[in-house]
Amino acid sequence: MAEIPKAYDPRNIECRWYDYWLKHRLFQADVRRDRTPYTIVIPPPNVTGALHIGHAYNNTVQDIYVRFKRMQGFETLWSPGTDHAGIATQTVVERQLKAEGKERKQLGREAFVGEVWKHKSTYRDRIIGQLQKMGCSCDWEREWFTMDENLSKAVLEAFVHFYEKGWIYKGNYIVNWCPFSQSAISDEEVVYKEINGKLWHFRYPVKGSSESLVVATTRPETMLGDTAVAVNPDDERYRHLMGKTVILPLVGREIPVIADAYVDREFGTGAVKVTPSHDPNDFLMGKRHDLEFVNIMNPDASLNDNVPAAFRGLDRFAARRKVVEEMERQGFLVRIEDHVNRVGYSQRGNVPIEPLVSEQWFLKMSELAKPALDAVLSGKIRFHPEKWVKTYEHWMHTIRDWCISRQLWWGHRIPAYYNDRGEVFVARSVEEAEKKAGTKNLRRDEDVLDTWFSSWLVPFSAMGWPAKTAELGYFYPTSLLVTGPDIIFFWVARMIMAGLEFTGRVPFHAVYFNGIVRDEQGRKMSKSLGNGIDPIDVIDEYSADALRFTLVDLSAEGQDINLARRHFELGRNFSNKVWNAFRFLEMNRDSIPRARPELPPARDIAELADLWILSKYHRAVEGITEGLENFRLHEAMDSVYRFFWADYCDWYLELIKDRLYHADEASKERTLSTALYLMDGIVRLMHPIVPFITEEIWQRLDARKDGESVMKAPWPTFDRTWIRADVERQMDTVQAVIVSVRNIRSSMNIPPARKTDLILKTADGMTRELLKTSERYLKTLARIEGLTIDAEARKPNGAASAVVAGIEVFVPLEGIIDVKVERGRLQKEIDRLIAQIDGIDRKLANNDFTARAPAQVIDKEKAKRENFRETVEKLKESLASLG
RNA sequence: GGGCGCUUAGCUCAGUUGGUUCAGAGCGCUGCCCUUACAAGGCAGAGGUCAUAGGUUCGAGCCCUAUAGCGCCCACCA
Repeated sequence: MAEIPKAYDPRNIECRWYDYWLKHRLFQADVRRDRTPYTIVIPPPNVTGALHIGHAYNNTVQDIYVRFKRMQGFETLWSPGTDHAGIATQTVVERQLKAEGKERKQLGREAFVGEVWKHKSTYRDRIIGQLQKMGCSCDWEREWFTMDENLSKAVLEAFVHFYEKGWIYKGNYIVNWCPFSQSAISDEEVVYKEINGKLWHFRYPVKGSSESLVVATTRPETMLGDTAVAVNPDDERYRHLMGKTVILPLVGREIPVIADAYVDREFGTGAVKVTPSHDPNDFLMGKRHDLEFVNIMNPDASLNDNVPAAFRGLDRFAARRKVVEEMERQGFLVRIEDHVNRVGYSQRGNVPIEPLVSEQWFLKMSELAKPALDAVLSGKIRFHPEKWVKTYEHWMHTIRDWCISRQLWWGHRIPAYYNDRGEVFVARSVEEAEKKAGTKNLRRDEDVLDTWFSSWLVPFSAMGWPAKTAELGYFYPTSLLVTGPDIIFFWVARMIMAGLEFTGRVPFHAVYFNGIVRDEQGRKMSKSLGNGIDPIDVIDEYSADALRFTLVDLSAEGQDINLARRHFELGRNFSNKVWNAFRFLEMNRDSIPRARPELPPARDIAELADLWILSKYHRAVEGITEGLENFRLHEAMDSVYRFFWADYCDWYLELIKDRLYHADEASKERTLSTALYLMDGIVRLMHPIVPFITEEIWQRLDARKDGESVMKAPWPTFDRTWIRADVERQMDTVQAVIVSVRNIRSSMNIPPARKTDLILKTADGMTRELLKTSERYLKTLARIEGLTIDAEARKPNGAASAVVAGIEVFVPLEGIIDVKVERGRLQKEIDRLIAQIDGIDRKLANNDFTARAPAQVIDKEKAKRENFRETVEKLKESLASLG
């Protein structure tokens, strides 16, 4: 067996099996009416950049489910794809070009988009390569991209559909403007940061009076666009000024003092400057009071010609300084306070957004939200963990119309055409638009659609919609969506809306929200913090299996995971353990070549260890299966992990060694076959989590034909008839005896090579039988030479002792026993038991307890106390006999 | 201002129908061991009044209330 390396080396193994799976098209799903489909559509990674550890986690979870269901016999499709990620990708490419000294606008639209396609192609390859390295079993023959021809067709269809329904409209509204991208963005793309800023107090003189009105603002530069000052209608302090006019400093504009309930009397001075073109609330006030709208900004957030000459062309931050400076110089600055406020930043541009009024396309959401909310509340779609239902519900209730147009070049261009009178025609194609307009002289809208306007269609557009394909009929609705809770609004909610609107069905039956991967201090991983972990680095250092194992091990249902690099050692150690367990079997197969893993074992086996391990095995089968079905990945893994390591390796393999080495040929063969059978089951149970090592071992366990794979091996089925509580109890007893002897040996410093005798005393005949049949186990695992089992045994002089499960354990150690240590051991155990007995005494003395607790519970307590008392008596005798 | 989550061994965290050692795992730590699968390992240990204060209950890590600390999400407070 020299050719099987002692330490598991995953390097060549992982690539080799992935190629094998690809070669034999094992990830491929087909429309097969004789099977039940199981479908997952990937949350398409952005072609912005490479995948990070969060993606690794998300995709590991998906792969686990896909592999699990495939083994259960479902026709399983994992549909992979990538997202063009409009603003994000455009921003990245634009930054790159800038670094090369090139400007987007110089290049022009066509050339720039060409650059983005190149970038897309590079990162698509990289992303797919990463997914493959992680072992993802996606059906690559069905890979899609959100700007593919068909997915674009779907976008067109959806847009036209809503337009014709009257739900898509165009209008001048205040939007979140990203000065970096120079585009509108949706509310969801704004991230708020707490900023330590200032609150400036400005004095606006009242016209025809010596009085002034003091307003407070966090954005002084916007005062150049003020067209009113507002106070609360019930505010007595300002009653006399309502309806009057103030003179806007620096500008000289005469603006009204209006009364509006929006104004909070308590905040600042209770008077608010109103800038309808540059603040969402002021915008609404402007509408209510029919105020003048003065836009003072260019698309890059510098000031335009609507401000006094001195400020024109200034960047907004320079303008802020200059306004404050001028106001102070002219005596209009009253005071400055420190103030913490929330500033909206553009998620992609990472600059403060500028609310401004512009003409944009919107989608009306209220009608879409209703059925989508209902689908989740009624349980047609189940969220795991369930807590996210509340978040979802809240958003759905407060939903606002969706600004879907973007002033970008990278994306699906809006299918709206204008004639020279400015009339708009929405159509699926230029030809259709020309027909509608009755002219060929049309100009297409320059804007593109929000990225999510394509991704929200993906569950069905990836399957051919709007065409009625066979795939769509078979694989849709999908079974499960695995995604992060951070995109519940961006994506999950919208997919539900689109699914119901366009297919009349929910897009998925269940959603598993995986937690977010954070660093050790619980911070989100990010480039700027430099705390990210590259999954490929982890794979190179530890293997893909180790990566996957560790991620799942750390993930309780939907909880965020705090990850440090060293945690991946866990996965590596695990692989090594699995490998060596397998190696052990292989080594024995050299001398027992006829042993085979095929079985299952005969029902009439009498060997305690075998009955016991089979019982434990079936518990593990149940545990992992239930865990996966209920989205409790950590529990699922824990049950198979513990079974494998603690039961199979630590006990079972040790228990059978004696048989493997010393029994007759038939027993040897039976024994090894059972061990191999279990290994085969273990490997199948673990396969969804650690696909590579399990394939390697499964292939070596038996002669396999080319094209066979553990991927398609049936998932072990839980069989309750193998569960034997009686056998488990018996084994518990045997183990307890062994542990107690080891404990004695350890505390007396007896080296492993030195064997001792063992005397076991118990009055219980059944137990004596059990111990007798377990003689070999005791001898091997407790390193025993001579074994005596007797109801009337006497403790020899100079023996160490213990009492477990009612059995008195004596280890004769005359001459080497350390009496002081032994006394300490016994006394400690006596103290522990007496404390327990005291606790039970108190309980039983409580009349409320004896009166109200179920008889069963009371009996148990009594039995426990009796047991403890007897044990204490025996221990005391032993203690006394030490002299 | 609302909503959600977290607080359990030195560290990272498990623990859903409240009652069998339920007080656990991994890492770290202590002692022994290269025992013919595995030192990336084995065996045996040490270590926690389950954040705090009340409450419900015969009985609470688990249910309820409040408090503190940490984190996240949402909201128009200039």
